[in-house]
Amino acid sequence: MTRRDIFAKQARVLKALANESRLMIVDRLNRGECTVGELTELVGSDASTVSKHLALLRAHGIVEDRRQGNLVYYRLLTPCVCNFFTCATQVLKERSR
Amino acid sequence: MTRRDIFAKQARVLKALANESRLMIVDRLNRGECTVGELTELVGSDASTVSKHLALLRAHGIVEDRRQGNLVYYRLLTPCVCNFFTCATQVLKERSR
DNA sequence: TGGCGACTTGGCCATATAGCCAATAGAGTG
DNA sequence: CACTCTATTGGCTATATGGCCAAGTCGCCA
Repeated sequence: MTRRDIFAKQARVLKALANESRLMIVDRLNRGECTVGELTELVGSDASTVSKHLALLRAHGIVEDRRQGNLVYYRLLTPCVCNFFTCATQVLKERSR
Repeated sequence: MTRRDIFAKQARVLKALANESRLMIVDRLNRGECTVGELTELVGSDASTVSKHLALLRAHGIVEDRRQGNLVYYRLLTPCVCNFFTCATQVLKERSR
């Protein structure tokens, strides 16, 4: 695996997070698991859209789901992604100087 | 500024980093400032493409440039973005489990 | 001032993304 | 089984992205 491949993979992970709706989802999940329904209401997009966001996060190993009855619960698998919030904030601060 | 606005802004920062070429650039700059020429060679894309990547990073307050003679040097303004590498790696590890 | 090297900007094209609506799938319940 | 509720998948469209080529800008030095 070349150095370049690693950057490509890391870029895909970042891309998976680089979306307003998905950040909202991650932020919510960081405070505990919850259902797709709750996330849908939070995000305010169509349920299908939210479902696709979740599928994408799952495909990247960022979240995990479990079905209980007819509800599906999602939870954060790699909480370290929340460091991104801190850094993104730092960058925003820097820009406004 | 609503909570949602903040997520939108943070998403834009992440997006600015979510690209293989730009990650290569950031990684290189993390080891010290350098010229556009060197970055162009490193990335292996057209000079114009690299220039646009740099403009984007600059617009987001991630890098800064200074001209010296007819060379332009770029340097990292917010080194914390390099934490992303660590976390992205963690996510990749998680996915491969 | 004319030319050259180093970057940047404008224009264009192919692909990827995020959204919605409609249709489908799964689990529980009458 | 029929029906409902929850979530996912398929299909479509509009917009954004990243790449290259060509043209323009900026500083230096004949």
